[in-house]
Amino acid sequence: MASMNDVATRAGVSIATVSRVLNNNGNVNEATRAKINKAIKDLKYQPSRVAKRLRSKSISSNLLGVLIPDIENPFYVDVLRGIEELAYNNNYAIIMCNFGQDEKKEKLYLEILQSEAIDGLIVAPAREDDPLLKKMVKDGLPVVCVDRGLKDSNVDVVLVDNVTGAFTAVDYLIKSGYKRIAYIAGLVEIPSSLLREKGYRKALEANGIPFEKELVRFGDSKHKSGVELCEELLKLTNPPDAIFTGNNLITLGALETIHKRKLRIPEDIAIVGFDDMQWSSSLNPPLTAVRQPAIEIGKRAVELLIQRIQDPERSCIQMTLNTQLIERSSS
Amino acid sequence: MASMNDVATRAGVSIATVSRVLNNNGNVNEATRAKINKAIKDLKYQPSRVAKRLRSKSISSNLLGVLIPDIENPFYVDVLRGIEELAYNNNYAIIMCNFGQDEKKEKLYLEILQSEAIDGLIVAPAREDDPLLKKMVKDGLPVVCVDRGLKDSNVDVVLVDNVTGAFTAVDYLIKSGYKRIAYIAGLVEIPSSLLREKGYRKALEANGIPFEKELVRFGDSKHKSGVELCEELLKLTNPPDAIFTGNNLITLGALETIHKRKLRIPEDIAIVGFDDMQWSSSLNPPLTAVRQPAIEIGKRAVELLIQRIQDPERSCIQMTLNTQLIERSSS
DNA sequence: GTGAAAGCGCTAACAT
DNA sequence: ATGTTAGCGCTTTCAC
Repeated sequence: MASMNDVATRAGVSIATVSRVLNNNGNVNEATRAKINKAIKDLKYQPSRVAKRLRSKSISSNLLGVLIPDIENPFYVDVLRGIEELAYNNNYAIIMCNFGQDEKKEKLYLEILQSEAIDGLIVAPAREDDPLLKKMVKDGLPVVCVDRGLKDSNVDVVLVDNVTGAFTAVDYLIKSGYKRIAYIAGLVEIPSSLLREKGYRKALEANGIPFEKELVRFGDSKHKSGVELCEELLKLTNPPDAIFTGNNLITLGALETIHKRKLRIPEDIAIVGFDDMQWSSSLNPPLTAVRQPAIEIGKRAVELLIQRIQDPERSCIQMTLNTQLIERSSS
Repeated sequence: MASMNDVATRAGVSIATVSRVLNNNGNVNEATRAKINKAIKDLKYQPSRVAKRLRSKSISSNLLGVLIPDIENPFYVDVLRGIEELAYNNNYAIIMCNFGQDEKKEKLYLEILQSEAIDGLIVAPAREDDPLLKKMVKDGLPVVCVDRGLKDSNVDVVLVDNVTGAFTAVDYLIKSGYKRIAYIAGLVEIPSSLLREKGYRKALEANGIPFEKELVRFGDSKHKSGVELCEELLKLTNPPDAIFTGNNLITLGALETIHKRKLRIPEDIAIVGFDDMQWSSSLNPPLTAVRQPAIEIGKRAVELLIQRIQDPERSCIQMTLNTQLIERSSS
């Protein structure tokens, strides 16, 4: 790989001048500029982002970190798509890390990201009070949280109105005539699991239905826990007539169990899922779902992050997007 | 962020000694080692990967690049999961780029990756004769191709037996009694589209069924082209009685069209898709599919890449994994 | 066993 | 308009 020095030598100038034409600052003679540009072409020179990054924290290295909990979950994939698209448009590359809901892994990735000297970070933190992350924020790293917040910290947050989203889903089930509605939740530690439970409870209450503990099950936010917890619910002496599932993967798992038991949806058991997917209409049956604007979340996050990089002093924003109930035939 | 210098100062030694204890090479007195370790703890020192990377090409920077065509496609997401898992186990971080089948974007990302001084690259190239990529390989960057190869180049390749996979699917359809079988393919430029067509043709031939041009449609490998090309096929005066779809997204798109037209599967039209998904059994109807071992592909790629990083001279390997036909009820 | 110093590729202040 | 140089944080050779 040719270096700036090589270019300078070939063009018969100093590296400073090369740097000037590269970054387009400072005056430089048209003739020398041409010479240098030719040398760059000839040598197929490409500036080293690494050296640039090392040199000055002050200048943008055009590298963003993204740290997400679970790439298996199509919701996060969509968020990622949004992030990737807008980052690309703004000339940022992305270093993507997936911690699979594993806190140890998250910590390692945070350290790596830090030591890669990224310009900013988009993260869905494992815990709302992650100490390492909080420290990084305090140390001045621009951070935007998605899907989950970070307590007592100076970060922008992009999320969705989980309470209302869950409320709408459960209320819709009740209005459709279902009486015993279960909720299969994700990890207890994740705020959205709790917020969705809150919405669930509110809907019951608003319709005068008593809350029953046995109808709410917390799992680990993955496919398998959807399978198993649904199994548990259906085995109840007094099983539910409808299920509200806490995320994409759980929905798919629950569906699997229901199909295995040859139950009809929605006649035997209705289901409404949190998170819509592009192919939810091709599921059996087409799934009624609470749609989060995942791509939009990703884009907004990048937007806020770039703003913060450019102006670290600007006060923080909490952006709450709305969910939308997509009515199909599973309920 | 504390630097090595800070640590050295605090421990009252030179940076060389700090470097020695950090990298565990060269002798160093137990007492000084202790002092240094304490200083590291006190300052929460973290080495800069950037500086390390800049300093020496010779040493591993523990950074791998991954360049994939389409993160919307669950197949690539699974490959990515495999990559991520094994990379993590081997202490590598990943810089992930998604070029969305856009060659311009691919080129930009290749340049970025290069200038980030990655240790190695896993890529599913847009074209088999990508000149920039070929140059990077020639310049000594360790590269492993997945899903697609790179012509005349010294790279390891991990892929799947596309011909046999397609053959099995189409042969299965024929054996099940279908006579007019269509193939909705992905982009013509992508080798796997062609190889799967080859398998499709071979199966027709083996069963004495004439090839009909109007039954094969090439699209852009995305959901939307699945929707549209399926529409075209169903509108034919003599429409197919079965469809073989060239990838995940196409399958989902085709399914959407079939459902929109209220056709029964498989009575009115059967479908077998290339690529299985975790939730294919929850589709309507459960999808018969050609399963690629996507996670395995990712893992193998990392394995080969790390080997190549450690021994650039080792001769190249082309690893072909088998597909598996998962019989469900869409055919 | 430890330190001094060169250098990786670049930017930016200072000279000329 | 252009060149010289210090320095970003680290590794590594060569002294001591």
